[in-house]
Order: sequence, then C-alpha cells, then structure tokens
Amino acid sequence: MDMTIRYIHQLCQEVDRLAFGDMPDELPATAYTVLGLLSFDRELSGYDIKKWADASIRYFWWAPAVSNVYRELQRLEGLGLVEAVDHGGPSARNRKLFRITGAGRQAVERWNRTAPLGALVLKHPVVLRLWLGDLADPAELRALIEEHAVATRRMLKEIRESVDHAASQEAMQYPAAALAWATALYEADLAAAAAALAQLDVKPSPPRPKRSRPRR
Amino acid sequence: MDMTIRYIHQLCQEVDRLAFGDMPDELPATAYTVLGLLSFDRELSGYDIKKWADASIRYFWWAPAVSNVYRELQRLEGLGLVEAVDHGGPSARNRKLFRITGAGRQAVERWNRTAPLGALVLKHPVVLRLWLGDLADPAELRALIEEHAVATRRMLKEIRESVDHAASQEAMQYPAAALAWATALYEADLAAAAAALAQLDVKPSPPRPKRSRPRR
DNA sequence: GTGTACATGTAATCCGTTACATGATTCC
DNA sequence: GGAATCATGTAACGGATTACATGTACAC
Repeated sequence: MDMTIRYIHQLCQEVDRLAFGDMPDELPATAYTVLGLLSFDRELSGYDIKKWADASIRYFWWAPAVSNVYRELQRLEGLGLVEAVDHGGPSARNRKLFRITGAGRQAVERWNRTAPLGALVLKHPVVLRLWLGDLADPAELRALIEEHAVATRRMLKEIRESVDHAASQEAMQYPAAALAWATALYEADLAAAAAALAQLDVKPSPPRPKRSRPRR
Repeated sequence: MDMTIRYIHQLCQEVDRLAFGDMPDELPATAYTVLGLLSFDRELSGYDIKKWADASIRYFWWAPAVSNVYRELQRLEGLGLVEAVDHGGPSARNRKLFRITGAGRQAVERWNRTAPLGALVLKHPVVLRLWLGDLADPAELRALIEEHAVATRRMLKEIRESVDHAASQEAMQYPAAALAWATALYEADLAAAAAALAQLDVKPSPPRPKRSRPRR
C-alpha cells in the first residue's frame, strides 16, 4: 500500500536525475568503494570484487555480502558510472565483467578528494562484554578474551600476507600503506587484550557487593 | 501488500513466544546493551541511557540514535525484561524511568556468559581513502589524515576523562578496564596516522603511470 | 518572552544481511 | 555421476538512521 508512494518517490528522483543530469546528492560509501576497486583499471566481475574486498578492504572497512556487491554494481551501471564489458559471446564461465567509465572515475575522485572527514567506527563485542564484566564469571571472561586474542592473531597473519603481496607491487603502495595502518591497530588490540587479562589476574573477583542477585 | 504477510509473520513469532514461553531466539546485541546499562541497578530514562552510552559505550561499541533507544525500551518492556517505574504521578519532568526485571537480568547474564565470540568490526573511512590514495591529491590526503589525527586526539581526551571518572568508582572497575582498552586502540590509531604521514613524506608522489586519466 | 536543553515518541527510508533459486565448470 | 567451487542474481527481513511532531522546564 505504501509501496505505491515509495515507487512514486523513486520515480521522482529518477526524473530529477534525468532532468538535471546530476548524480543523486551522495551515494553510500560502499558504492564509492566498488568504484574504487574498479579504479585500478582492471575489469572485474562481482565475484572478483567480493574476493578482493575480502582479502584487503575488509580489514579496515568492508566485508560485504556477495548479493550486496551485485546490487551495488546494478546501481552503478544504471548511473553510468560503470559499464559491462563485452567479452566475445557469453562464453567465459558466464562471468560478467565490469569496467569503470569516465564519469565513474570522476565520481570516485571527486568523492575521495572532497568528502567530509568521516569518523572511525569501532564495534568491539569483546570489550562490550568486558564492560559488563560484573555479569560474567571471571574465568569465562578470561577465556573469552583469550579466544579473541587467538582469532586476532590469525587475522593478523592474514593481513601481513596481504601487506606483503601488495607491497611487492609497484601500483599498490597506497593499499600497502593502508594495510600497514590496519596491522598496527590489530596489534594494539592484541596488546590491549593482554593488558586486560593481566588486570583481571590482579583482582580475580572484584568486589561489587550491592548486586541484587548473587553471581554464580 | 506484503505488509500483510509481514504482519502475519510477526504474529506467528508472537504466538510462538507465548506458546513456548521463551525469548525470541536471539535479541540484537543492542537490546542486551540497554539491558546491560540497566543492570547496574539504576533506574534510567531513555534519555539517560542515550547520554550514558554516548559518554562511554560509544567509544568501542555503540552510538545509538535516541529514537532507537526508545524503540529498544519498548521491545524490552513488551518482553518483560524491563519495567516502567511508577514515580508518584506524572510529575518529575515527564521522565519515564525504567528498571530491569529479574527476567531481564537473567537474560543479559545468560547472553554475556554464553554468546559466541563476535568479531571486531572496524570501519575506518580515512584508511579507506588512503587505500585509494592514487585518486587523491597528495597534499589533500595529508590534510585529511592530519584532520583525522586532531579529531582522534580530541576523542582521546574525552575517553581519558571518562576513564578517570569510572576508575574513581568502586562499582565501575570493569567499565574502566573496557575504556582503557579503547584508549589503547585510539592511541594506536594516532601513531599509525603519524606513521602514514611520515611514509607519505618519503615519496610525495609515488609513480603510477598507467592511469587512464591524468590526475590534477 | 524567547531560546535552549530536556524528554518522548512516530513514520519513512536505507543499507545490508540471510535465505533462496539457479546454473556452469572442474575435479575426483 | 556427484561434490565442490565458481558465478549471478531475487525476495524478504531487520536494524538503525533521519526527519518529523510534540511538549515541558529553565535560564536570561
């Protein structure tokens, strides 16, 4: 029922765009991310984009669902920022390759040069559960943090491989620098985990007597 | 039109819950966060919760919109995990205070003790733009990173005050530890920013000749 | 009396995920 | 021939944000 209104709204936006010939005020950042990946002048399929993002950008920005990548590509194609490449016939494994257009390159560049400073967003479930440590059993809390440390070490290993790979390529110096930044952050996380564990040792069961329900 | 289906779906879930008497399989983490704030045995309004979260939890987990807090409180009240406090008449500045119930406390505790390890999520727009550094003007990129560093220093100052405040209270040792963890992460971010700037100095305009459009 | 902070909420919308559907290719 | 991987999509759902609507209390 409000589908109709919604559809009309979308239609209006479409008309606006055609009439005034400009982009929608701002695309979501993930659209620019896809454009950014394509800005390396390679022809990529949705699948490629997903894989590349998983190996690199995800460590500091983006771990998209595959379906999301395809939807984003559709939107970008509709806006003329990206175009499908015609590789002789529908042969090569059914892959549909995309290439960035001039307008697309212009759009990412403009975004990267002029977008306002965005704040870092950190979502750290383990720290949240530490914050609520009074609700947990100290031993279980320790175990959680240790498990987290293991996972972080594993991730660090992956990132370092990714850094090595990027650093070895001439055209990948900026990506390598970004991955180095991410590496530093995960190392700090590891150190902070160790520090928290040490602090938990000092007072294995900190007093907090006024709780209504006894713990354990 | 699919509103109907959606509504039926919700009804089914409701019926399930009433029939089997258990919570919906898993509440979203933010619901547990609200419960967690209330688990400190204080009576809080939606506004209070928003403010407290902004001063503490937001640094590592959550910066909710106000309206989101109210919706979450409604849901929790509907589930009986939280209850409105009757403070004599609708006087005191129209505030509606909430208190955690026994079921609510049980639910957060269970969640904090048994939830599976969640991965840290980092969304760092500045690093993304560094990754795409080839699209930017080197001077502008430097400026962006410096601006980010300023903002991070400001945030660090806020966190440190928050840590001091928490550390001074007996019942806030875990929150203090969590904030210390966050502090370490933001300090590392600052250091990484400085490192990136230093690296940009070394090669102010790294070669990347095969670009289709000249920059600048 | 006017503006600012306090305080609570609803409606519409958006982004992203999950679940689902489908089919080609490769490896064993 | 059967499983795993590659590959592309659609539909439905859910969480969170933005914009909006409303009203009180207090400071100047």
